[in-house]
Amino acid sequence: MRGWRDYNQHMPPVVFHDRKMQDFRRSLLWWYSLHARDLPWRRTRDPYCIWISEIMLQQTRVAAVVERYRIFIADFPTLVSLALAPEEAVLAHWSGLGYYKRARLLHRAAQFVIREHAGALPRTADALRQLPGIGHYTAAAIASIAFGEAVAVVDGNVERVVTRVLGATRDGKLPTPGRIRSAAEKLLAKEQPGTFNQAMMELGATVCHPQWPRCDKCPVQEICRTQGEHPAIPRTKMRSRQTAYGLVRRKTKQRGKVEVLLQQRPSDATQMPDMWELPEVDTSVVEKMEPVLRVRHAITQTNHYVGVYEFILPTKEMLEKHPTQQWANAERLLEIPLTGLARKILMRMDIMPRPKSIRTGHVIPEALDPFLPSLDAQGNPREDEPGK
DNA sequence: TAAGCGTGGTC
DNA sequence: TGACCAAGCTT
Repeated sequence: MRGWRDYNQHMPPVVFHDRKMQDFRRSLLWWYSLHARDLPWRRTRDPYCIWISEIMLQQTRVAAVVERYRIFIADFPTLVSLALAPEEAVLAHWSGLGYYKRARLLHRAAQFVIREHAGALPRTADALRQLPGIGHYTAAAIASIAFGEAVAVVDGNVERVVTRVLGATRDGKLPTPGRIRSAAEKLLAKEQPGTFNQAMMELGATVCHPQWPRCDKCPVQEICRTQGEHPAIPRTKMRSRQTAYGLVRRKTKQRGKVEVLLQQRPSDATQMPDMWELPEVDTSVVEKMEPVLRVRHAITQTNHYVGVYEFILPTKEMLEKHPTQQWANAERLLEIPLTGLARKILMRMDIMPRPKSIRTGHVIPEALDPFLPSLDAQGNPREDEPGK
């Protein structure tokens, strides 16, 4: 539960009349038309591309997604291309984004759509909800944005915006999830649900900020009951931990290719199963060594303060501890499902190529160019698009 | 129902 | 350095 929900605001209940809701919609949509960020998935109406963006955006900041989305779409431009790709390739594209199960479920869902829906993404929230990795939010987002269905999305942003706009009930209780959902549904601009939903989320992300609401910039300030009041955030217990990883490089005799020693995490690991990483070494082993790199790496509730230590040869510990080790060609590291930490280290050490489309010579898909006609799931130009 | 799943920017 | 938390879903 989010901390600000616990706040007791002693405000009278607010009743939204039709007139007030109409004002809200109009103000919000006008504001959005002026202030919407130019994001790559807003330049397409291809349901497949919108689906990819929504999965990537789950619990992930827009800034982290933008470039990864571009590369993903460039390398898997259609639902079919995704379904046919090996899971490993999909995971490699997800490296550093976190929540890797999203990528596995996305891949499975693409194959499911090919098998059960003849390759066309379902067009309603209810049907989309049946796909792996698609819950209430994502189903509503795809259905409204890509297919124009009048369903409201309720994500963290909408929840916060609606809670603040409504204010607390007479006895000081904040709106329940059910009340928030029903308010969002009533508020929804039925004639352009996709735009309205994105506008609500945009407002939450850029103006109705959790900690520093910028009410002076808010298009619905006059309608808002609380003027962005918010509680003190309760602290979570964050831990920090020192860890050490070994970097072992070698040059092959032929052509002087650089290779790096990697190991694969066990399939039954709770975090990042089957992903590849640098060998972890005991901190006692590196006590007297100077790290070649220090990085902070946050995983859930732990800040890892990581030292990277270079070894000329694999240590006995490295060789004995893990069965699945491999020398990886540095030039092909983008093709390997690396953990975020391994990726970060190999990037900062300039061992890995810069991230870019992993396939070369690929035609930039229409997702990047608003002037090209959008395509449906089969790759045909769409004519039955809902209005924007 | 609530815990578990990743990460990076930022304060 | 420690802490917050973002366009959630699955089990």
